[in-house]
Amino acid sequence: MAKNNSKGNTKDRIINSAKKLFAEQGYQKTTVMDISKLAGLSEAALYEYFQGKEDLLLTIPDLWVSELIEDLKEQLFGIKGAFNKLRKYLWWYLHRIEEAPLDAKIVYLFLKTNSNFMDTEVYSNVKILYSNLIDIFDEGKASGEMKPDLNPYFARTIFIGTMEHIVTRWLLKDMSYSLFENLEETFDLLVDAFKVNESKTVG
Amino acid sequence: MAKNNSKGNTKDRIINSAKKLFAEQGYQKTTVMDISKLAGLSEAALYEYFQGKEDLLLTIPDLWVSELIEDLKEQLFGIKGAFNKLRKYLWWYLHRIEEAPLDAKIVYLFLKTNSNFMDTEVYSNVKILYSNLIDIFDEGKASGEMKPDLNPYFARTIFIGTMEHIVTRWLLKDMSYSLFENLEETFDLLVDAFKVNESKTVG
DNA sequence: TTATTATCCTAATGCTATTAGGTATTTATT
DNA sequence: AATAAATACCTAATAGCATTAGGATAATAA
Repeated sequence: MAKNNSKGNTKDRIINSAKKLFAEQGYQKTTVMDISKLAGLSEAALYEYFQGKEDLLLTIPDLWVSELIEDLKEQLFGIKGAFNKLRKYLWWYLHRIEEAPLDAKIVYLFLKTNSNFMDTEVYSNVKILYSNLIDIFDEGKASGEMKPDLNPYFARTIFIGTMEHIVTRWLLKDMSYSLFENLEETFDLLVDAFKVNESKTVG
Repeated sequence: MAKNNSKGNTKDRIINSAKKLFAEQGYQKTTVMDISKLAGLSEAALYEYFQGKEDLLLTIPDLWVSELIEDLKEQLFGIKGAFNKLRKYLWWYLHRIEEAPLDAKIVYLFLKTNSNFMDTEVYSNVKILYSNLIDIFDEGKASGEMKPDLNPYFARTIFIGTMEHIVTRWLLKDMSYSLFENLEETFDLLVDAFKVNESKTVG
């Protein structure tokens, strides 16, 4: 009965409706009327909560990505060894994607295409999320697990590229299989790219 | 003065106008009027050549990707060794991207987002393009250059993921640097993921 | 009780993709 | 050369959609 409660619910209803429809039919094919109808209000009312359709697209995954940053720290806490951290990172990320496929679809398929993606809150948060990998590779070099001359930025390119490719393919194939299929083997290959090569001929 | 010539030119003019505007302003923000104005005709005339805006988006990169398939065979012809082929593949692909950044931008940023991308001619052609990598990895296993137990599909995931990540980042950063920056070092890392590990302890 | 604010509505407005219906000009047919 | 047919293009609808104007209702605060 409180005002806050009602307003909060309405905003959430709009977000969830938009999320569902964007993910199902795509951004372009979803109309503001679709969203407002599913949320149970008029089109005009929706504009009390969001500036418009594009604002909705940019706002939706905002919360999700912010949460990821918080969670990541906690997840890596206490794990010993760079490769163990790297593995945890991959498994954790794919698990979070699987948990929130609608958000993932919006970020991966609809947000990047938007011309001002680079000015987005989401983009800068993803950058933070990925910057943690640099620390992991640095740790790996320092501990002797990884190549002493490994460039962490190139390593990250390979790691993120592989990870995002796995996710994008999964999304395009309508999430019809498990993200963890063959993950073990693929990770093992990545390890070989980064790990110190014991048999290297010196000289 | 011939009809064919004139018609051919008009169609090309439309394609080039659309390509330019889509790449510059994005698909959504480009109007059919923008395109037809730049091509020098009325909106209605454009519909004599294309079914509509979306048809234009799907058709534009079609020709480009078809050409890629033809070219790839030729480029790999005569190259000895799986790693040499793999290297050529990467350098060749990025070179083609750099040559046709407008097509690349449309494929990478605007086409995938389209809900029926998977039914596209472009998609099936890209699949063909990428299937060549399987042959390369198989060759590498057979020749002893690569790990005998290498799964070519997992290897391809890593290779394409890395490649597409490099391209996507370049496009999002407005092609402001060379695609070949640091390519050598990144490729070397990939090689270590695939190549046979001489020092493997047996047993 | 009165002013204010929150929540929502119906009915414009204006932009944009697409179509209808036509004209002129080139090409083909007799 | 005269007529039919097709080509290439146009102006002027039409219809859909995002967004805004201008309230109405009801809860809250003064």
